[in-house]
Amino acid sequence: MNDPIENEVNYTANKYRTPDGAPADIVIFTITSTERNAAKKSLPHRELQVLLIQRKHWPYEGQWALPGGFSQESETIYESAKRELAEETGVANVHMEYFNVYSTPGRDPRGWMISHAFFALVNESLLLNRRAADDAADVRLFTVEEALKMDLAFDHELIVKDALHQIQQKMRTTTIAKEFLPSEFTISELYQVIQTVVLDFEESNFVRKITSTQSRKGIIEEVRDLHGNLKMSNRYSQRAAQLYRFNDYEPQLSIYS
Amino acid sequence: MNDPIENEVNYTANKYRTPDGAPADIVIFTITSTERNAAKKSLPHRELQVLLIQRKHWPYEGQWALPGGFSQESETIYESAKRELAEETGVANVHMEYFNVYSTPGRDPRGWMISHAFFALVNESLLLNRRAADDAADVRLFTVEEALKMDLAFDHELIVKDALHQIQQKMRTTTIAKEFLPSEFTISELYQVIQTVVLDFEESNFVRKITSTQSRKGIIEEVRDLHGNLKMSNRYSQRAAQLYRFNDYEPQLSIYS
DNA sequence: TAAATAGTGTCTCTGAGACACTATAAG
DNA sequence: CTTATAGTGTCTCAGAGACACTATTTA
Repeated sequence: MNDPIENEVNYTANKYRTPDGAPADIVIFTITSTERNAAKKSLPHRELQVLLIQRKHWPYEGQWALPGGFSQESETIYESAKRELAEETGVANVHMEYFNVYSTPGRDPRGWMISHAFFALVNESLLLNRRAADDAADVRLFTVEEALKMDLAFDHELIVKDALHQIQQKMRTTTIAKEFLPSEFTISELYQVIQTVVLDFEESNFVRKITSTQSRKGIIEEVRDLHGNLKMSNRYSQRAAQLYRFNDYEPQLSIYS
Repeated sequence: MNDPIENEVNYTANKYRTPDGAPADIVIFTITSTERNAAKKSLPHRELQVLLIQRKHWPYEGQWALPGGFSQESETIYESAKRELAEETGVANVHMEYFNVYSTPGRDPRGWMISHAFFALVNESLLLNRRAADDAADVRLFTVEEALKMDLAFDHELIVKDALHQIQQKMRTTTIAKEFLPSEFTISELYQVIQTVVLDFEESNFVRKITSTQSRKGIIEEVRDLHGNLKMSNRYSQRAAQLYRFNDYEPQLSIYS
C-alpha cells in the first residue's frame, strides 16, 4: 500500500490531492399504471418511470439530473443515499441498492467527485401524494425511454443505463418484482410488471411455471381468507383472478443446475 | 441536490468537509493445488487463497491487510485498482470486478476514507514466480479460512467476507470458474474448482449436466486436436479424461424459467 | 353475444436424479 | 489385483413448451 502518511504524528498535513466530494446519486424507478379502457375492465397500461430533478445552479443549470447529494463524514454513503431518497420522494423503507461507482476524471466540472450510484424501487402508491404536489415543479417522473433521450447532466445518462440493466437483470433473477406490486396481486399483474422492466420477457405457460411446478413453489403462494377460501380479485377482469403473495424465499440459481 | 456551490465563480473555496482519500482495496483470490499422493496419479488438493500484505506503518502497523492504495484524480477507481493489482502481483489482464464501497465513519484512523473494494481472480500459474520471490517477505498468500481468523487491519475482515460471498455467488451463476483453470481442463478439475470456492457444492451427474444437456451445451465444449480427434489428458488419472474448454457463452438465468 | 381476462387439458420430449455398472491404466 | 479416476446404461418422474380449448363476467 502506498500510504501517503508515515505515522500518526505527521499525519495532519496531507500532502496529497484529495477528492472534492463523494456524492450519492439515486436512480429512483417506479411503474405507473394508467387505465387503458374506461368502458370495460382491463389491465392497465404500465410504464417504467424514473425520477429526475431540474438543476437550478451551475453546473448543468437548467438540465435534468438524478437526485442525489454529497455524503457527509458522519454517515455511510448508504445512509446519505437513504436521506436523499427520503427528501426527494418522502418515502422510507423502500428497496434501495448500491450498484456502481463513477469516477471518470472530469465527470464533474466542480472538481474531483467520486459518485456512488444507487437504484431504488418505489411502488407508485407511495409516490401518489408526492406526484400531485410536484406536478409542475422541478421534480418529475419521466419514462426511461424519455430520460435516455434527454441531455442529462454529468454522466447521468450512463448511470441511468447501467441502473436499467441492473434492474432488468435482478427482475429476472430475484423477486424484486414485489417492490412494484401490492402485497396481493394476480398472475397477470406480476407478468405485466416483469414485462414493463424486461421488455422482451415472454414466457408461455407462465401461470403454470410460477404456480404448479415444484421447484418454484416457494416463490409465491395463493392468498386465502379467514375461512381458508381462496381469495380472488376482479379489479382488472370480468372473471375473478386468484390473488397471490410473495413468500420470503429467494431461489438460488446456478448454471450447473 | 444540495449543492455546496452556487456558481462557477465562487467555486474554488469549498465550504464543506471533503473526504481525505478514496482508496481501492483488492481481494486477490487464487486457488493453489498441491499433490496429495506422490505414488499414484491423483487429483491435487486445492485451496482458495487470498493475498495479504503486512503493514509497515501506522495505522495497524505490523498487521495484515488487503493490498490497495489511494486513487488519484487522473484515473478512475478501476484504473487505480488495476495499477495496484499489477504492482502487488505482477499480473495484468486478469478478471477484476468492483463489488462494494466501504464508508463507515471511523473505519480508517487517518481520516475520512471511502474505500472501494474489488476482487480479482488470478490463476495460480501466473503467481508462481512471484510466490517464490516473496515467500519470506511481507506479501503472502493465506487460505481464506486463515485470513478470516486473523486480526486484519481496518474493516478488511468484512471486505474479505463480502468478497468471498460475491465469488461464491458468481461461481454458481457465471463462468468465472474459468479464471482458476487452464484453458483446457477436465470435468473433474472444473468440479474441484467449484467445490473449492463453494464448499457445499454437490451435483450428482455433474458430468452429464454440463456436457450432454441441450440447455447448457453452450458453456463448454470438447477439445479436439488437428485431426479432429478428441483430446485427452491423463495428468490426474490412470484412465485418460476428456479435455474441455469454455466457450464465450454466459447462460442467462431466470427464476421464472 | 362480443370482449377481456382467467385458467385447464393434453401431448411431446428434454432432462434431473439416482445408482449400479463398466473402462482404463499404474503400481 | 487393487486403487484412483473416467465414464455409461437405464429407469423414473418432473416439468418446459406448444396450443387449443373452456370458464366467467359485463357492457
